[in-house]
Amino acid sequence: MAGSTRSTVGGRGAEIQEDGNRRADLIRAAGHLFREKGYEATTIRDIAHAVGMRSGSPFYHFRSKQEMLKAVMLEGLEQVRRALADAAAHEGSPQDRLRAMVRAHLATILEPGADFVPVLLYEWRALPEDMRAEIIAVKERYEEIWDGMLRELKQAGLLQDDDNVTRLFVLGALNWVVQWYRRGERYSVDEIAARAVQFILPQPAVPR
Amino acid sequence: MAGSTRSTVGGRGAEIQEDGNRRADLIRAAGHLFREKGYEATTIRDIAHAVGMRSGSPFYHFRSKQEMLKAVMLEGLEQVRRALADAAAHEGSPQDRLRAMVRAHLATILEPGADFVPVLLYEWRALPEDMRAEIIAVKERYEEIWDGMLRELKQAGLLQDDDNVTRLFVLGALNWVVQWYRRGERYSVDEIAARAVQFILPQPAVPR
DNA sequence: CCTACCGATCGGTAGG
DNA sequence: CCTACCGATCGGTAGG
Repeated sequence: MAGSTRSTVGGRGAEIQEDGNRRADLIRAAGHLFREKGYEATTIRDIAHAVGMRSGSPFYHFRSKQEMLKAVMLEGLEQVRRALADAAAHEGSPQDRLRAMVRAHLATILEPGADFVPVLLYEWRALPEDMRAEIIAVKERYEEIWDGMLRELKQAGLLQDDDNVTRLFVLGALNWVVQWYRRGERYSVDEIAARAVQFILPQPAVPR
Repeated sequence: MAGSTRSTVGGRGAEIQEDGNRRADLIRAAGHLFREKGYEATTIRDIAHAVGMRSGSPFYHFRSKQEMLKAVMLEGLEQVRRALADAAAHEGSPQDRLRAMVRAHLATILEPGADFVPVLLYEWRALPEDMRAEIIAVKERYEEIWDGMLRELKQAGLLQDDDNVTRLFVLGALNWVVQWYRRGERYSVDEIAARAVQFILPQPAVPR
């Protein structure tokens, strides 16, 4: 039930509609503003204005402000999930693939324009109970990817535990980066990824 | 500049004012609501009502809603700082003292009624630029405690790095717990603290 | 600390 | 997708 049906607007004439982009435009603008100012502090008028619409028009594309939030979050979740799945499919040692996953995860919250995932992470409260279910369903597919990786690392003797708590510690350390990372300052995303892997894995190569 | 001067209200008569509690009451109620619903979604009326006041009355104690937020955050910061300093002053091995610090930190974000620190962590955006300076000053004194501990752990050969990035990873893992921990479910705060220490320190005791 | 109130803004809708 | 608009709410204030 993601994309609601789009009907011909005017009904008349042969105007080719470059439609569909408008909805995406709104999601992008909403994501950006939600991230910057927070959901509650962002106005429908802000969003409309950001894409050159008038205040009432976003409601042609979305039933409510909450639906816009849901769309932003689903977009973000789908984005990390895909990036993470790609990284997990890399070839190489478990460490290499962990590093690829960490880098992919960090990229989706730190790269310029990467607004969806941070919104997903920090605007839960604003989402009405019934909409959370849809998000949670997708979120589980995302967590499975991590769990697979952790299991592998443990089997390789590189990790002590591979349960939920471990995953939550790992994701906490990674998600928190969004709070302190400033682009162009000191560290690159790659450097932080490398450090994170080092932090997660006890002693990559101890002489024993 | 914390507690603004309290002047006699009526000016007349010998009414002994049990004042001062009211301000604290407001801070507590605001903290709770800010945590639960977020700063923007919380109304001055909500806060007033929570302590049995009418809508205009909180402004007798605070100049603005933002001042209330600042008060909540300062309260939270002072609270963790103190708890952490106490824990750091414990006696015992570095591991023991780390565990005490982790437990103290988690307690101030997870225990019932512990609303201030989560607000501090997640409502930054709502605080106007000029008020942040005051918070940051106190925050640095808090970070120093962690840095001292990390330095010690590194010297004891229990940690690979003791720089800012490491501290931020540690705090990220800990602060994220507030997102997933539900009281009375599966793990106790102490258990999570123990697991966190295990996660932070690579192999507490490997036979080598 | 209450009463009464204001100006501004906000999400959303009707009707085209 | 625009115009015009509504009801509700919100932070804050005056005046006691």
